[in-house]
Amino acid sequence: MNIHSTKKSPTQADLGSKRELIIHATIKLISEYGFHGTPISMIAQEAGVGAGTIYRYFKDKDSLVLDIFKQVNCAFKETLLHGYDANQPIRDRFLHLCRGIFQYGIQNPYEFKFIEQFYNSPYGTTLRREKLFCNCGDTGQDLPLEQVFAAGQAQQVIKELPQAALIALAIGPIVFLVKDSIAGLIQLDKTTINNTLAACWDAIQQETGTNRQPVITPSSPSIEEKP
Amino acid sequence: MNIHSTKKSPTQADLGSKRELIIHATIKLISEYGFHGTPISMIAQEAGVGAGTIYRYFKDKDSLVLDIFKQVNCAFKETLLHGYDANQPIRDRFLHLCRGIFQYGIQNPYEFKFIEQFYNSPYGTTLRREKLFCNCGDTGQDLPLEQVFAAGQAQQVIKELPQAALIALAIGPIVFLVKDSIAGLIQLDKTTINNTLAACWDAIQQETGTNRQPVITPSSPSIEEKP
DNA sequence: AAAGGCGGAATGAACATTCACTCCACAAAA
DNA sequence: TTTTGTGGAGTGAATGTTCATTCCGCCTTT
Repeated sequence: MNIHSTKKSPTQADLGSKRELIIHATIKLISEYGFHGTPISMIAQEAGVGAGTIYRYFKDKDSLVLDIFKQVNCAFKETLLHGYDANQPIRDRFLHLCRGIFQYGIQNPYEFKFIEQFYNSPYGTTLRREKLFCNCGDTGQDLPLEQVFAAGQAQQVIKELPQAALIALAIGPIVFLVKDSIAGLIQLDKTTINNTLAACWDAIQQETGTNRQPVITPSSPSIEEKP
Repeated sequence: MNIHSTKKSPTQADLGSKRELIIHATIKLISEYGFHGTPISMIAQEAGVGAGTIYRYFKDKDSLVLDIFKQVNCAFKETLLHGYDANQPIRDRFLHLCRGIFQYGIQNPYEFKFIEQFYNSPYGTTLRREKLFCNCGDTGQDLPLEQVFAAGQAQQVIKELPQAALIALAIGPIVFLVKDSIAGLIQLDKTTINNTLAACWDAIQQETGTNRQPVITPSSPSIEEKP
């Protein structure tokens, strides 16, 4: 129910709509204030339902968030796979997936930040550690991006770095930029997005030229010990 | 105070040490559970002090966190500047700063996550938007990394991307990797770090070769509208 | 003995969750 | 067609818990 809801008989259109209202309110508020920062009462108010109603659809606050995360995360993954063709060249597949993350983040800012929050929470970290990702159809096999990296390394097209480093190089900048965009700190135009995606590719691609510079500078201090 | 603290007379060495204990406990707990997820009582217990003692050193919970953030953020910036030489080549300066972030994150995981949490909180976002960063000596001028980018662009060494995009390309992967490292999901060795830093440079450097591929694929859908 | 740092019980506000109740759509009965 | 009965969605005040903050008596220091 929004402003001036004429409160007529909620017969048909509202069938199950309360659940959606609650879900959207939860995503919006938690994406901004975090799990502990958003009381149930605030969710109820934002959704325009009674506090008790939330407990008709979700066992408790934990499972409210967990259920929503699974749903949102699956939808996100499906979005990435939309139009994805595993037979295309490595670079095209890489750009498709990365562009998808960009698009999703810009078009679904609340969902994007919600997912981010969850992944960085103790719960999300535990989940990742246990490799118990959302079982939305996939059988626990590698994510498409990881397949792209593996195939690219086999073709000598992608650098010989650990998967985690490649993922960081690909996704890190995107997450960073999208967050700044959502926060209203920057305005992303299409050119910037395309050039940034190209730069992400430059980061992971295996160079063929011979003028590579060394990285290890003799003066750089050891990273092992505290000063 | 850790386990079995012999609780002898806290005469001399503890002068003002309560404050340090509180600060360390706060950083540790908030870096893991977030602001709203860590009660004062938990901080007091972790620090081994009474809850009331915290209010002898800090006005309330808000300023506890804000004061600590300012302190930690300044120390972090100073660490980055340690050994920094503005007369060195662009690439060396870039690598110095990025390596510094890596080192700091690995050596100070709690502080690193604490800073990250703060920057991503509504408070931190507001601060960034108002460009009211910690005034720890600097007169509000550009951060060193931004100077490096500006100078690099003037020398045609660094890509013509918005500052925000360059920062994302440089820092995004590092933050991403360090978080995974702190979470215990990966083990970072020196080679991986060096190669990842080199890859970050590849992302932002202006290429001289002519075999650059275009990015805009004709089939890529528009990013403006929802489907 | 006086002063003040300190711990932790005391306090009131805010929270998650429950529950007794209302309301309405529909169906059976009349 | 009208009346009555029923089940389940919806509600928000009530409940017990947890929180931030205060306060007071103890205990160290001087």
